[in-house]
Amino acid sequence: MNKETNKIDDLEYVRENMLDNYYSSKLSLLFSVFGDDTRVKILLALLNKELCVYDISNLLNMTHSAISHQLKVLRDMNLVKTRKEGKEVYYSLGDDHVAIILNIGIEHITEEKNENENK
Amino acid sequence: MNKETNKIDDLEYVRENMLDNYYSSKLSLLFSVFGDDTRVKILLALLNKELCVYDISNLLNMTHSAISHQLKVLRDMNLVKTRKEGKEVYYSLGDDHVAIILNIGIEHITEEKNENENK
DNA sequence: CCAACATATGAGCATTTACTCATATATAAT
DNA sequence: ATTATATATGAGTAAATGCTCATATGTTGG
Repeated sequence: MNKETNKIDDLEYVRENMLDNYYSSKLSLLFSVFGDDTRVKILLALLNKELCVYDISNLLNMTHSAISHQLKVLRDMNLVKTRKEGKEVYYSLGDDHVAIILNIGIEHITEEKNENENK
Repeated sequence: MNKETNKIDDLEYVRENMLDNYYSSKLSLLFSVFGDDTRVKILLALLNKELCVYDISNLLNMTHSAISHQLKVLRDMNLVKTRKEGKEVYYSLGDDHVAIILNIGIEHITEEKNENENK
């Protein structure tokens, strides 16, 4: 109501938000991994089926090294898992969340076409 | 079966993937906006209720300028919408997808605790 | 009209990052 | 063993990015 209670409310907000902040760095880190064109392409490819580094390199027309570096980032975040078969290492999506996040992202950008009135 | 058909299969993959590539740059751009600590904190704050720039600055303990810059990024991606009230500009989440994406991200990082065996 | 306040934005800078290149490791084939 | 193939990784570099600082725009109150 008065200025004092507003200040107290603000402090409560800060306190509530501290919980969110505990997640925020992990959250932003997670999304930043999705926030790269090469990595998204890799994940979209793995949405169809498991692939080895060689396949992915050919698919994206990029060097093995570049792909391998990005796969390491995806591995470190548990977004992909690996299966070794002879010389090859086959990659697949880590868990259901990955596909869900990708699909909701796709939903968002495809539905956004209608919302371009306000510019 | 033989080497020839494998090559053809590869080309089909590339072709299929071209569709995905149409989305991939938009997708990675979308996620890259979520992939910053400051912006995620702003979005998490807006998950609770609409806030003006002044509020957000206080909440995150950052300058108005820094917040305003990031709000522009969020606005440009239609992740937040604005409502002007006198001098203040109130920000709120753009659509349901934003909250959904945040929540699934939170789900992923909270469930991930159990998966830290393989390191 | 002018001062105070809220927000927006351009330029500059320091950090981060995604690639290339070189090299290392591991498995298979001869 | 040696060579070839598949993948992994460290160092270095060019580009992207998030902040600060200065300034501009817009709104309210005296």
